[in-house]
Amino acid sequence: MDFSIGDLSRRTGVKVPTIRYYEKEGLIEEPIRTEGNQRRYTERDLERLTFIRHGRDLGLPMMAIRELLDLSSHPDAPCADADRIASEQLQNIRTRIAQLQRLEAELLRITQSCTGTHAIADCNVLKAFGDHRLCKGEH
Amino acid sequence: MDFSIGDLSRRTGVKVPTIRYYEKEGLIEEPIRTEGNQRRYTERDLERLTFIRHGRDLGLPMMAIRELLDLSSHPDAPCADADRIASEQLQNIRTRIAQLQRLEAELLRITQSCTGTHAIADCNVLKAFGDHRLCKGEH
DNA sequence: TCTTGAACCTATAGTCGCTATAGCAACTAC
DNA sequence: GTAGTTGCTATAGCGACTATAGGTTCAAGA
Repeated sequence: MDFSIGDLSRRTGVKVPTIRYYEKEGLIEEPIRTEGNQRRYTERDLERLTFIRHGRDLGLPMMAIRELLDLSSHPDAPCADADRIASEQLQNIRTRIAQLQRLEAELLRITQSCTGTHAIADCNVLKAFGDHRLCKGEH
Repeated sequence: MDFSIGDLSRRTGVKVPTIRYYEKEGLIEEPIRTEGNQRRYTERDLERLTFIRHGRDLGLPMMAIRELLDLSSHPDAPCADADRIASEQLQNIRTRIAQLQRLEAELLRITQSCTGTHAIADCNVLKAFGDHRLCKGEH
């Protein structure tokens, strides 16, 4: 019926100390305890933690997850807010991808200018890191 | 000739407390001081900090930058090591991009399933976050 | 030369999202 | 019963900074 923190950890992929950390931060409820003071969780806790885990996997900041959790406890509210949060995060992720792609291009340029056979003193990799003017694009 | 920590900050784009932090961590040398105990930097310091800044912009972990700095102080060594570090980071960045693109696809799917007009209780965004089985791909 | 205000100094604590450690207690399987 | 795994709390540490407090020094204008 109910299960231990280790079971919850295995079933969600969230590490045990992280679960306790989430509890301390108020992201999940304090569960009931056994007579010996050990935590015992229910299916509801499992669902909530899965929700949190999934949001983290998606790269949502904790704050966004908190907002979504708050929303989901008001089932009559319109879902436009939830949509807004997801859309914002989509925009964030696209920005990050674009940024990384610029860096990729530059690192590629840097590595291609180096044969690996000459001495450090003439190494374009090091020169490229030391001198922004050698960059093709801004970053 | 030499310049203050504020000047160095403006010329490199590295914030003042961050410069002091780098000094404490041994990434840059302790500069000379005025009689009044204020730091005064030279062109050499500027170059080194620019190098560090550029590496950070490229997403290099501090450890990789330390290695590159060590390398550049041994000008007779072959540059294969520098090349290796840059190549490793290129690989890291490509992995991160691929990961983010998977997340982008899923967030897109999630937002598109939501019209914003219905109630939270029926919101696909929240359902999608709560249930991994609704995902198309693994992550 | 004096004054004012910006820039500088040190030291410490806080950020985020965990993760690790120490030193115990309880549960489970044999 | 006992051994071994799992659990408990509390605290410290991680990376890479950032913020704050409370004081000192510098540079430019009057």
